[in-house]
Amino acid sequence: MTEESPTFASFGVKPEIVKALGEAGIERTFAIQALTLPLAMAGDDLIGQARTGMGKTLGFGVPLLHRVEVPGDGTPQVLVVVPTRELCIQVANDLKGAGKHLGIRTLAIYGGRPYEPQIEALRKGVDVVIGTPGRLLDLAEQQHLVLGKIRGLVLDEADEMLDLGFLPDIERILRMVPDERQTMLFSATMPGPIITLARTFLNQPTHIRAEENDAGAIHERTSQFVYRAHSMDKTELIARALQAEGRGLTMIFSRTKRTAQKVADDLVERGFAAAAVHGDLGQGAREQALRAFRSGKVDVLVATDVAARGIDIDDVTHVINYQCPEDEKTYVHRIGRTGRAGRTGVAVTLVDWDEEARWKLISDTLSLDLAEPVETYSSSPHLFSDLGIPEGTKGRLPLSKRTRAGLSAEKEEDLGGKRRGRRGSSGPASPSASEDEAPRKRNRAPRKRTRGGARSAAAIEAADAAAPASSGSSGPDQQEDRPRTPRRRTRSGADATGPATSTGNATPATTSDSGETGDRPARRRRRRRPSASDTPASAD
DNA sequence: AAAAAAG
Repeated sequence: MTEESPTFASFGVKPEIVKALGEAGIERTFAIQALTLPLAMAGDDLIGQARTGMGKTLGFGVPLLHRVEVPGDGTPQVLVVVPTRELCIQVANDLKGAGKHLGIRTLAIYGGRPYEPQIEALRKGVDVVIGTPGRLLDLAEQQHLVLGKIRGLVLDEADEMLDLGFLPDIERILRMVPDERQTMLFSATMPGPIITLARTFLNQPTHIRAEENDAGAIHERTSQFVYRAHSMDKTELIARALQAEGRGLTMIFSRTKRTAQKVADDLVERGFAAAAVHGDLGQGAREQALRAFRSGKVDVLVATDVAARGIDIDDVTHVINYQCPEDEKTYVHRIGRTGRAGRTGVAVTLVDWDEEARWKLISDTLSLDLAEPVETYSSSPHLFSDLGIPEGTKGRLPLSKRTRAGLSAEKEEDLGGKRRGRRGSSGPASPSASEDEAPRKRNRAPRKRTRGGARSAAAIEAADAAAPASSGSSGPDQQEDRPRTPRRRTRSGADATGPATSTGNATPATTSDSGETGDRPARRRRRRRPSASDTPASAD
């Protein structure tokens, strides 16, 4: 366990990509990456599942970039479809960074923004496209986006993309790309029914699961708590919690857009540097809020589930569920915004009377037993320290009692004025979004990650389905949001994956099973076939 | 029922 995970270079990744990753402080692979690279680079279809914040983006991004023909003819060669605009921007930036030394042109295609820039970029030529369903279909129908040469397709947050709301659009997109293509699905959560559905359009896919963890994929690194906020003033409760020592960036999730805005406004009024992000805001405001949060200008982000998946921001130390999430998948993704890449995090779910049933369902499904918190990381900040809970009791008392008792008590006396400030943030900040990125852009600092998780176990299963391979072309890049690419991670061997990674255990992920995987000879045939330009995707 | 996603 102390050994370090294999490097990207050891998988035969192109030097230009290795160099770009290195510049971002990334050298070694995470478990999902080590497990995915061999198969993905060979052109196999696959379903990749790993816990949140464990590198899934590069897990499919590197193989995808690897098979882009450079220079291409300007026709998109690979496509990544994501559920939200902000995630689209983020993934595009990550891939843009990883492919910069190859001269790969990357473009983010999403709604809420003018058509022209995107159309113009396509006109000039694009190799890699990352997009949200609506705008992708829109531009494709207008003939501005040509999907006829897509040789690699990825559905990020796959279970969400194949859910009722998105399925129709995804099916249409699938009908527009060549049958002969490589298709990969990634997500931290992958319900059985979704996998079954996926097999209908995947070609003998291998199911790769780093750190097996059926129910969800929750990091042991994140301390989870449930707080029975029955009939309590949740905003007041949170206002206090936000004053916790050592708190870094904090994300607060609500179930509705209205509530998200309201909570953000209330917190701003109380003097917190908070911003809101939800679908009722203009795209500019959404991106501005996220940038402000990323840069630290605002350290409290109140969001709807638009920000529950994929958003990768360093330094998010706390996630507070102002309202109980809809289901267990949403719960897993929401709290997955913290405790990323080897860091620790704290997740607190406030449960009101009318949410008890839903919470029980989530709790049971994920086998959570938060009434008796698993463990407390002395090194991680604790919201509860400001809720009147004795330090040493955090992990033992029945949450419902201790918290309520202590809280209500103080609540009445202290409640009066609104205090402000909390640790770092300064006074009142702009409400929704303020400017943004002035402060630190942490992107740079290449931190290096040490371990990855090659070693973790992986459950590989094969499945099958029908499907293709593909071919493609190339294009420019895009901009927006956060600069940073991958993130750093520190920590040495064993814990890289986290103490919990234990799950990994023995399975030799990488090769062993994956290789030929007992099942079928998946990889062989599928590779792309004859396209005029075909290049060896897997060549190297 | 809610959110997101084209406008």
